[in-house]
Amino acid sequence: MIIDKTPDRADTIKLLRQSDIIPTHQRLVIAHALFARQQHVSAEQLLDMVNQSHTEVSKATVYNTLNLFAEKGLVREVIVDRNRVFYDTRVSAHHHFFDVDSCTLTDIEPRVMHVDYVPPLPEGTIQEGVSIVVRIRRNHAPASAAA
Amino acid sequence: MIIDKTPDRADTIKLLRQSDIIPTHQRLVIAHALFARQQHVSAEQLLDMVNQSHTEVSKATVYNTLNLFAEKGLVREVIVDRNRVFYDTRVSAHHHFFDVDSCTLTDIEPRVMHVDYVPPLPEGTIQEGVSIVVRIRRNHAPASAAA
DNA sequence: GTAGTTGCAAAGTGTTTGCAGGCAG
DNA sequence: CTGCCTGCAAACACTTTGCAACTAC
Repeated sequence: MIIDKTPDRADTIKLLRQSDIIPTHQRLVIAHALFARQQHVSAEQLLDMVNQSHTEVSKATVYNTLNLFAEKGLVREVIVDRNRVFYDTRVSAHHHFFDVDSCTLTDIEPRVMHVDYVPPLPEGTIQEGVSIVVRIRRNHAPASAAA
Repeated sequence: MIIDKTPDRADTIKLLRQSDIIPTHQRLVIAHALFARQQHVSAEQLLDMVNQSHTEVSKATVYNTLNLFAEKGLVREVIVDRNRVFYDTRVSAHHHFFDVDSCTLTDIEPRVMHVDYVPPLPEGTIQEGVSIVVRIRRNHAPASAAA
């Protein structure tokens, strides 16, 4: 049985080392906040999380670190919104609901929805990934015209 | 048999009127360039297309008009790239390849790939749309490390 | 000790907005 | 004529970058 507890500092250091990332203080703080639970966060949300009590990490470092983590495969970029990139701590194949009102992502379990066939790719290209996004919104106004 | 010729000015005026869009000169120029063929363009590309010979439409008007067209259902926004929004002149259900190197979209025909089941939506939400994006890249460096 | 990292603020990019003048109906 | 549209430039939000100081090993 796997206890999904918050990883301690040593776990986080090991995680970063495994990905060839030098574990600096700021990266540990970021990783700790990020991997505490499975989530979808924007850079700015993460910046707020990390600096909740007092400023610990600068904005630039959050951006740089997220890019680094994404490059190393620790998080996955999710591009669904025109205004910001989300980073998904779950890197295995799965898809998303995207609520356009609250601007939040929700996982769709692979058992519930997955891609079982990808059509032949264009000549000379290789696949990087497949993503399905189900765009949803709050059912407030029941049947009004679409403005 | 449908001849898919470039629509003339009268066709375009009719098209806009059908969508409750007042057909101004600039909107006609934009619509003409946009609907001349089926394509995926960014606002900036469209701005260039429209002003190829001489400046005819301002940047703000291109952005405003694209937003208006999207709102009225004449084009569809495709969000796949962190840097720009693409507008797809094909509004019926279909999906895309996205080449991350050239930053270009290619249609996937619905007969080849489509969503035949959407899982139950979160409580109190309704579906806006579903999109599949197959991210691809040029197969240049055969098997190098991911840098 | 050395290379790599951080922080700051400034630059950069795509997009939106406010307002005066212009055009459609 | 009246209201909506256009253009310009400035504002905006998110992200990246340059450089000096600092930290990991």
